[in-house]
Amino acid sequence: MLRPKLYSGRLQAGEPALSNAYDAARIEQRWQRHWDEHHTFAALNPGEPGFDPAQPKYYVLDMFPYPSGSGLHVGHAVGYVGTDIVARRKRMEGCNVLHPMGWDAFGLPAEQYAIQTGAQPSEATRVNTDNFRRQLKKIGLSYDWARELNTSDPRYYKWTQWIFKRLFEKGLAYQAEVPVWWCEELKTVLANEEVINGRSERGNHPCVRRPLKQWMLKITAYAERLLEDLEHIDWPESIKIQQREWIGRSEGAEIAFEVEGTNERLVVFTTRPDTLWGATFMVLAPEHKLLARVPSAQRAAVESYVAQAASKSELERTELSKEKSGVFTGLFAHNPAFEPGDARGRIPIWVADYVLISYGTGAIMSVPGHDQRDFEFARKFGLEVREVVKPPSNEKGLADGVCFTGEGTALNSGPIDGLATAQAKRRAIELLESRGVGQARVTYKLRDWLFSRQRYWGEPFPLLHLDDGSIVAVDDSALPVELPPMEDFKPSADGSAPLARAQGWVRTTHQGRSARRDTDTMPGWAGSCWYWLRFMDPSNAQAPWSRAAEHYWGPVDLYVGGAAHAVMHLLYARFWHKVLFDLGLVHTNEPFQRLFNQGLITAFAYQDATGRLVASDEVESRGNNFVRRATGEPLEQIVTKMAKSLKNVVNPDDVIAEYGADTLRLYESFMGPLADSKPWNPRDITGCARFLERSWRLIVDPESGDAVRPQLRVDQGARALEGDTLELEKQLQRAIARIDESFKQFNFNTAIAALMSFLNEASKRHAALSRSQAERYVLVLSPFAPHMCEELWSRLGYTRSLARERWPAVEPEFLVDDTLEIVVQVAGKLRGKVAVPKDADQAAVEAAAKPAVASWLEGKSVVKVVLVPGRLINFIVK
RNA sequence: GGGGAAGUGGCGGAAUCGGCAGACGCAGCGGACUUAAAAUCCGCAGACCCAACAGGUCGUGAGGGUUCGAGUCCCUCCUUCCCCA
Repeated sequence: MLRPKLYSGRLQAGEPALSNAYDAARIEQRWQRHWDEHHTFAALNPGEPGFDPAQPKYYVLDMFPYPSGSGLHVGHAVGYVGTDIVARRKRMEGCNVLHPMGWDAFGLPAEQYAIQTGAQPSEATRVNTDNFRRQLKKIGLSYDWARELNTSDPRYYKWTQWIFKRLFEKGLAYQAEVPVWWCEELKTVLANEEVINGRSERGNHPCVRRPLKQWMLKITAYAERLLEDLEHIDWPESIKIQQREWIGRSEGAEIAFEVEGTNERLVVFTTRPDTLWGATFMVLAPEHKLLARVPSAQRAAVESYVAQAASKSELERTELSKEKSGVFTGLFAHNPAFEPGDARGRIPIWVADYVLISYGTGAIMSVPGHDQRDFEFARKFGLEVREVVKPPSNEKGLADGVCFTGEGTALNSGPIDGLATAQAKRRAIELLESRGVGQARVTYKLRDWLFSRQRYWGEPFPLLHLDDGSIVAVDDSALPVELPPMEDFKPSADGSAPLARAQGWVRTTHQGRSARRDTDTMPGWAGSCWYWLRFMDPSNAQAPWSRAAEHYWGPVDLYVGGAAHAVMHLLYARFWHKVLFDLGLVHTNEPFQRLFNQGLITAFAYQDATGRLVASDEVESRGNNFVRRATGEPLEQIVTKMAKSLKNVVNPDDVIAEYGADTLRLYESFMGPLADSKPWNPRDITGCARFLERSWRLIVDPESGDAVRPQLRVDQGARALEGDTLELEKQLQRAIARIDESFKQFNFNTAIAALMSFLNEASKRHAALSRSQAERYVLVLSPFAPHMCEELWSRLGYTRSLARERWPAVEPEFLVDDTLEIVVQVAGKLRGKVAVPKDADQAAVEAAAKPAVASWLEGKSVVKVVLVPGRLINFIVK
């Protein structure tokens, strides 16, 4: 440790000295500049000068933001403040901390923003990232800014393309005709999130799903591993459940039905092969290709039904409560449970939109006796219902007019009659396998990932189409395939990609042959599928990252972001990481060891009697009620998420301008546990501002010109631990213990409450505070309010940043008291309190407690005594 | 529709293992300082009964249960928020 010097009030020669009042703006500006100039938060990579391989690493990562045009609000910041507190403390625990930040800059919103403002997406992105960076820096976040990255930078997406090539080479990328949303009015392909209830989000025009050739990534090939490996990572159980649910593994059988009058076999998947004997009809999805074989008599009816279904979303189609619709196709199938020629096996084939082409095989065998939707469908269209599972005696079945979907005993099912459902399934599969008409199969709800967009602002595919129809990847040496500048980058009227119009860019050659570039671009998720790896080695021009850097930094130790990304981003990221693991490019098979979800910051919004929203600055509080300032009209206060449309967005810039960044950070942490959703209440911020002021005054006397209060000066000798100083020592140790505890679940509100309690005590016994205590107070407060603490640290005489000072250790002997206060209960009710020595035995506690509750014991006999050591004694009386 | 999270004073929230409910902060009230106000400092503060003290009763979304003892565990129900389709 450097020897403390007397504080001059200046950090650098020529800088004006600060006054003794707490001036957040000046202090914050000074220290942010200091951190920048001294690269205080730079993380060293293996091989760099000064790198110490013995130092433990800690990689703490935020979900990087999408730099929108509206800037950062305090809800984004809460997670960043949380990880920053962790990063700062880890540094003080001696870790080499990787804490980077970057921009997820490709994607639809940036493109739409650019279209609206008439700017180029690249330019809009530059402006927005500049604004985000400025905002983040003002909060005093300890990022290693030298590692900043931007997914729309060719130096970054070169490697996104490079990784895509590896997927392509492994056969994990393929093209397929899949239904995508098409809006006739807007003449464009829309993404799922742009379509609400079958209408375009903008303009509210009707949309239909129509098949288009798209790039797909075979994430289903990793379904089993994505499921299994959830066991080995430290993630919230709720997120794991959501991922498991999304992957949706189900065991069952695939069964082939002969289609009458054709050579076709209709293959279906079922989780209940034991109910095959109850299959009385079949249903095809409206997109099923067997519909081409519909006999002419039914063709018109089927085609009109299919057209109708195309305009519905999957939600509308599959909703259980909804009235079932469907049309008979005129085709019949043979149920393989029955001998050929057995009339019971001849079953009609229908088409209905509650069956989805994208799930299973796009066709089902319908067992109306034991499936709710099939049951409703059969009732509506008068189809046969056959009971093949006998419910357990306490459950209702078909005899009671109820469709029984649970497990029971097989009946009316020939060879499997009398078997319990589990065995019946197994036996049914054996029978099907032996006859070559079916087999056991596992399916997943997870579908392959639609990976292309007919949009401009994304990574171009590094692929070439040759004249013979074959597709080849461009050479690694030709990467990146840069996005060509385009004046007009709007989607084309025929649904083709905008890049198709960049003729000079599309036409190229491959080994002397003419070739066309692929004109689709990757979806918004692509760049975020590997960015944590690039942060490890962000300026490597030879490779996406070096082996040494990945070996040292991987995996991410703590990943923090909103639960909104529970499924999509986290599943895609895990998928890519596993592919990279299989290629030997990373050494762990999971990217994020610990995941933590921050809660949503909500805000108050105000509604008048008609439900109309009133901007917060037009609202006045009267006691516990709220009124419109201009009219006095009563308003209702509601809590919702922050949104422009609700007129309740809070910008951190404004909070910093009024109170300073340290107060913002403190309030964000003090509001409640990081995981909880909680409302922003501007009224509460003052408590945090006051706390900082009082902390400052604990150490600095604003009335004097001294750097610190005289008793805290360097030249003061150590103070004996006795009297009030000893009492403060216990309080401080206790506070530090509570702070340490708060880092387990990130409930920093309790850490700050502990600091406040200590401050209250220390203010009362001001003269007893020792220099050592003041130093430790500054150190443990510093992750929360780093600027002020740096300033105090330098006033205490240190010339170097406190960023890597040692975190104070808790000495357990200060945490225990010699006497304990014991609660005395009679019959479970609190009746008194008594102080006993900490090592008192039961008899001693009883003896001490009885007089305290004598009036409650009078005339009663004690039948039992319950003693909780150190806490409570309970007399049970009769 | 499916999935997830959560219900504690006027508000945000606290409370290892089941053991003093309401720490800490905001707002509120009272006092000190001040010509006055702001700021600051000190104090009070869940609801109810009681003139008041003393004292008591109720109280963690609702109802039941387990237990000497339940905010915490179990069952049933209600409400809110978030996500996906």
